[in-house]
Amino acid sequence: MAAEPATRGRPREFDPEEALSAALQVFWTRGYEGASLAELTEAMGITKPSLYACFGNKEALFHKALDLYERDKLCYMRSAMEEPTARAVAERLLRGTLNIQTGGNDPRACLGVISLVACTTQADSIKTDVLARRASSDKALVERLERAKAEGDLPAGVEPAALAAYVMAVMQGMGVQASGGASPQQLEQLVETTMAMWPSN
Amino acid sequence: MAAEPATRGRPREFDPEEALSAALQVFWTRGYEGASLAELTEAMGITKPSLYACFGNKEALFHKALDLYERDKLCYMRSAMEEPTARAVAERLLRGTLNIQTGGNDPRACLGVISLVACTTQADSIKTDVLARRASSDKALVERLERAKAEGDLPAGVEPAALAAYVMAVMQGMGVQASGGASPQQLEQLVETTMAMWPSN
DNA sequence: CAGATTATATACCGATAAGTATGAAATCCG
DNA sequence: CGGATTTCATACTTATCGGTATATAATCTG
Repeated sequence: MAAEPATRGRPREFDPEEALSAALQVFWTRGYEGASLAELTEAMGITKPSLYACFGNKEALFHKALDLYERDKLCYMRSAMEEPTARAVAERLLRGTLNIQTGGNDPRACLGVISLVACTTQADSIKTDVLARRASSDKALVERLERAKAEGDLPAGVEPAALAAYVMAVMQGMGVQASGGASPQQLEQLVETTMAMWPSN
Repeated sequence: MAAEPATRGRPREFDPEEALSAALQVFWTRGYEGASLAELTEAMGITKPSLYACFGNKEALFHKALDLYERDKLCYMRSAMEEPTARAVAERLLRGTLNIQTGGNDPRACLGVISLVACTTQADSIKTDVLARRASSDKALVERLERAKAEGDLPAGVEPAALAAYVMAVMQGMGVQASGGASPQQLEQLVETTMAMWPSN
């Protein structure tokens, strides 16, 4: 991960990538503040000093877990932009959200949503990081919808920025309902209802 | 609050209603687990023994704060059902959500959403309570939309339960975006976009 | 006023939080 | 083999968590 190959000294006995992946699972189910170091180290299979030596501290570990999350779970957001029509982009986004929320054991909201809503005490750096990443995907979607509008792919009255915020809101609402125990079928129905609402020209 | 007038003994020096209202504000900004007793007692202007004598414990205090929240902030949900058309019901719901989220100092999600997404560690009773209240409002909305459908107020292909989940999702998504620092104008735009999508027969 | 009763304030409890000091174990270079 | 270096395991520190014991102050009843 962040460390050099480290040719000298006692070799590390764990794989940082695997450990980070385990940490991500914990953060995803517990949130940043809800995840204790005891739980993290237990899941990662390492001790606290190893965690601090390899990842810095809890906060740095979370940022690295966010990186991994974005890389592994949110890649569908980038690829969705390549769909030929705005409608197809929206559907890929919604179905991608559905997939990551129902993929694991129990449905849960996007890690970003959890972190944003749940982190209240301090954790200012967490919130800032999540917001910056969110702004980036939001920008990508707005630009994609602007292109769609230029291509005549959206009705005249529809504002790309507003439509982007709307699609994101439905995705976030899906996450909340997943957290509340909604079944995959219910979430699927939510996708279909949203697509049925999609503006047609 | 929960205690009788208590004609004997030293009189209470604070107003339980006011104290509960202050506690609600803390829970609403910090979430259940994020709100510490130190912060709660500070905001309520009472000491810990007074809190425990009057409200039971932190968990009982939260349930009472939820009662107050539902009574004071979520009353718009009940009254929205009385609107004459399904479209008007949805708009009242969305605008009611907008109001409570932009009413205070800084925008924030619904307390129920915060509690549901944020409470992870134990707090099983919290989650159960929130889910039960949510199921109740969901049921009311589904029934209202079923009535709308019977009255020919909804297009043929639209399922009341699915439409209800969809409206709730947008409301919840609004809360997430409010937590993320969205401006009242952006949230207003979200309401308008959603209404522009509303199915017309 | 005396006693019963209730609320107050202060100080405390065990548990757990994040983070670290310390010494032993495992590797590399010479 | 003998430092130098890095990781590991255990035990620790300080702070805060939710919750409470205790003693004092304020009221009502008699």
